[in-house]
Amino acid sequence: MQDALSQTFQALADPTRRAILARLSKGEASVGELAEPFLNEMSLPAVTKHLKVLENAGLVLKGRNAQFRPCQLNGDGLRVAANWMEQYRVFWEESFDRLEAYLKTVAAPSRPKPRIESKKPKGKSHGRKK
Amino acid sequence: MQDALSQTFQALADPTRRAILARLSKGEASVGELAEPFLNEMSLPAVTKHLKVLENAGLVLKGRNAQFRPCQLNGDGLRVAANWMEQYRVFWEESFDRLEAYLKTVAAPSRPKPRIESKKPKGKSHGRKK
DNA sequence: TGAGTAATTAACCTATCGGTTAAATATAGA
DNA sequence: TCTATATTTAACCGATAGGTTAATTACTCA
Repeated sequence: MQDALSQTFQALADPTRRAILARLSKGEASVGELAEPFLNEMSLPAVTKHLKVLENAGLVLKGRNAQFRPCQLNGDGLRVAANWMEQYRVFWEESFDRLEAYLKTVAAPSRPKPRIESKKPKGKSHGRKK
Repeated sequence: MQDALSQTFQALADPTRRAILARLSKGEASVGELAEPFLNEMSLPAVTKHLKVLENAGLVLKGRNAQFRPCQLNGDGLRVAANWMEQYRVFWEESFDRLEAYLKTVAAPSRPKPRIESKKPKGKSHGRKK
């Protein structure tokens, strides 16, 4: 995994790591605190490894306080990834417009009244629930 | 790779695949056209695989026209990833503010007057040379 | 100093990733 | 039908990702 951007996206491509980031978005936490919700599913060293991935990706900063390693979000990695994404904004917005327009044509004429909310109108998901 | 979001970030975590997306942002292209810039570095089947990853991640749509498979960007995957990132905007903007503020303290006092416009004033090495 | 807590490192295992070459499939057109 | 072009599939391979357990390091505090 050569470049920084690949490293950052790679780090984001794991649900455990994203959960750790979500936790950190609510405030600083030690390794043990971060690990706690996962200890049924995996060991502490596994979490340590995830944290190292996040740290190397510029997504987490780790400090030290006695035997604790307080972690916090690092905006740098997030910003780099977001900046890259930004160049494609026009594409995702345009396809969202198409989706919206489509939904309008489906929902429109006389409001067919969704009888039962069971059949999804199409597409693997992305369906606005109501 | 269970969930869609992980799949999408995983797909973005490769420079070849990002280059393919960049190419597609300039317009539709066939597999062969997409592969062409990489054929020194890798084989055609390798590119086919990358395209499948992008397709499965909801980042590319593949059609058919005779023996060609015209590809185009799929905004869906991009939108999903961007939406996820959005929740962290405050963090990357805040850390950017810190960076800006810091640069201001370094650059500030009497406007040192950029003598010659040769050395690029930035660079990934955030480190002030000199 | 020695016991207890927090976290990391080492060594190992398996599955997946990104690549290969060779063969197969899909389509057009003479 | 035969040939040429575009693309995919199959089978394989080495490296790495993500997990494990056991051992080690880093601290605090009595």
